Amino acid sequence: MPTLADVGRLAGVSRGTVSNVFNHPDLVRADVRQRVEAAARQLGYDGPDPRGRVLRDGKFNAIGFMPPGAYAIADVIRSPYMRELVLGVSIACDEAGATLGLINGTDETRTSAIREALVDGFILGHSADIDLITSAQRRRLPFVILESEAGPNVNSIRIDGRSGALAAVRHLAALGHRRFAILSIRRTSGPPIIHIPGRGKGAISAGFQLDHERLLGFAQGLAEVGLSINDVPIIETTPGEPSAGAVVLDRVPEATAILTMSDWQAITVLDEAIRRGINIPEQLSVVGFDGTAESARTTPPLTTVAQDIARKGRLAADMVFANAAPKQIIMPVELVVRGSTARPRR
Amino acid sequence: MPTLADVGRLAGVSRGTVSNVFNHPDLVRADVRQRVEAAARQLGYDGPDPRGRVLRDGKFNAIGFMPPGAYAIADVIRSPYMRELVLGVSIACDEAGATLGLINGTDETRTSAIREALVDGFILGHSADIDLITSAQRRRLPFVILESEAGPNVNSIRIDGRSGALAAVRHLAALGHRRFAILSIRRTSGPPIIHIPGRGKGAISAGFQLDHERLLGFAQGLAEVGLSINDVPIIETTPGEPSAGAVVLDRVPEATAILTMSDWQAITVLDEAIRRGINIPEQLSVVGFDGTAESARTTPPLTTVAQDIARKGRLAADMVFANAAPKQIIMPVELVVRGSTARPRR
DNA sequence: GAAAAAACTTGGAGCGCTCCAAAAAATTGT
DNA sequence: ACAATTTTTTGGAGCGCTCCAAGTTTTTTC
Repeated sequence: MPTLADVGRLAGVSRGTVSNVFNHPDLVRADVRQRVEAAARQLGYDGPDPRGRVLRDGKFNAIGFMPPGAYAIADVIRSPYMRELVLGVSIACDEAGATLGLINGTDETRTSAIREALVDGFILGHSADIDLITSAQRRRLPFVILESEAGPNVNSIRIDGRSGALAAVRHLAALGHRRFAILSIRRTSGPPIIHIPGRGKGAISAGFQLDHERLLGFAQGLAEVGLSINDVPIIETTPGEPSAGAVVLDRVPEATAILTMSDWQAITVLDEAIRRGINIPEQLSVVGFDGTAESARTTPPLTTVAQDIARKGRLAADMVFANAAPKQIIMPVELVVRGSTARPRR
Repeated sequence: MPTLADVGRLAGVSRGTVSNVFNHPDLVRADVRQRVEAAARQLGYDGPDPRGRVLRDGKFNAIGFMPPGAYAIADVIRSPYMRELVLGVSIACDEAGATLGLINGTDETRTSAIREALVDGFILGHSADIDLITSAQRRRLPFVILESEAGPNVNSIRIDGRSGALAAVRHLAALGHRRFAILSIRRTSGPPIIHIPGRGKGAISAGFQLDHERLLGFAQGLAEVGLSINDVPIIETTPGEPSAGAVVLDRVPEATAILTMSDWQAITVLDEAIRRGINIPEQLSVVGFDGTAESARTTPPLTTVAQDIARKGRLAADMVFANAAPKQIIMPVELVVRGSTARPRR
């Protein structure tokens, strides 16, 4: 491949002038410019190689999105939540004229993927993994962590999960519900983990990582009507687990209301209820979490704790582009009451 | 920022050895390795800077997706069709461990975006733009064009649009339809263009660019029942035009069947029909194109010419990764008959 | 214990570019 | 016509890395 120098040689000018022809044409006299352009054409030179520029300038004109934990980048497109998040990021990229890189990384390669990503900054999907954060900091590029606090020196954005969870419980409690089940998120891979108080499995204690906050909200709401979260069955399922609904209906048939941590989980409950002939909301109330577009289209439409997901993505990308002093943003959530919740049957 | 050389100096070894410690640790004696690692830690050196590697090796470990014409990268996430396509691409990237770059480019910056994209190859969304193709060829990287032929030296993948269109017309004709309208795609921006034979607007002639093939299929099917496409009203709307349905219902109220070039267009017809109290399929049959996931979920579910969109994306990415001799692939389509078509009312 | 073999380390070359201060050329003013 | 000014062009420096052939050290073999 020809280089700047080759073109310069043919046109009888220096490398610097050829560079200017492509990057600052106004600095070059018209006749010289034309000579250089002719030489470039003759050699099939199509402009400066970006690799050289990247080394010299250190800029990639790209930001990276690294999906959370066990997500492949295909899952970013598949998951309604991730997709909406990335939509927000991509809007910011469009405005900035930057490329959006979806960074690939398995559990083992994630830290090296961060070390090597060809980006000017990045967004880490929901991830409390301290190694990743350390890696990110070492890279000395602007980055933002989503749904995970990492101290005052790290950009982070998360929703006010506690308030959202509290609002969900209050809504159900006000309707008269007293028998609950909780679908929580399992952060390691594997089958659903079942915590059923007083049935040999022992009460839950802690270790719910990221989702702790939502549990706190649930606990507070339950306490307000005299219940303890320690007496509520909790089932943890991985984010994409399709059997979540079936497991909760099997294991906690007496519940009149199911609290979840994602619309996806709630939708599995809806689907399974239809399969079993359980009417929602007459026989069972279900509350989702996130307010994805999907949640409005289910039958019945889902009552859910909505957040502005796309806006979160936008804000994250804007923080990366701004590259300013670290900020921690907590975004509000809003309980959207739709058709999946009602008074419990007498 | 410290470099390989700094670490080498501190550890008392050469650059090459430090590089080996990070890239080929097995080649380095254990005690030396530890000394180097200690030095790196002390200096806060976190591994070789990818910029240097990129210049040296010329590899980015990434492929780029450049959306068609007037699409911003956010539209790639928004459009069900593009999203499914990119899903296929992302699956291939996951397997290859590569980053997927969504390349940003307005009409003016698209060629330079291609020239500068930090990727090892790319996929050009539907685009017949000759300049873009020339740009892509100059880059001398593997690339694939979607839904656009560019000769035997260029990788391309497209569906057999003509057969699909033919199948759609035959289906409707077999049901007894004889009064058609066609929703075609306008490839420039602007309001719908309306071609209504014998009403002053003149019959259509040509210039339907990319969509010509589907029109050929429609024409053939119409000819089989003694009709000429020159007598069928054709309305061209831009890909995201929300009024497509309204325009066709306004301008061709006598049609009993509407042929479209995308599920999106068909869905606008469905929506507008509901608004006007027109029953589908009893009063009006509608056929979509593409078979997006959405098309199965409308009310009624859409009869559509389905293609395997995700597979197309996968194939495209695989061709880029393979970097083999240019191929032109034509993918089959399949008419999926669902609820939006029926016999016309007597 | 010396020679042969194996294991490890070195440093030069080169990847292609852009910035910048200084030099050269062209233009302006008197 | 020459000095002063403005416009253009130059080429050195340096970005950080990896490969590789050659050199050095260590281990093995007899």
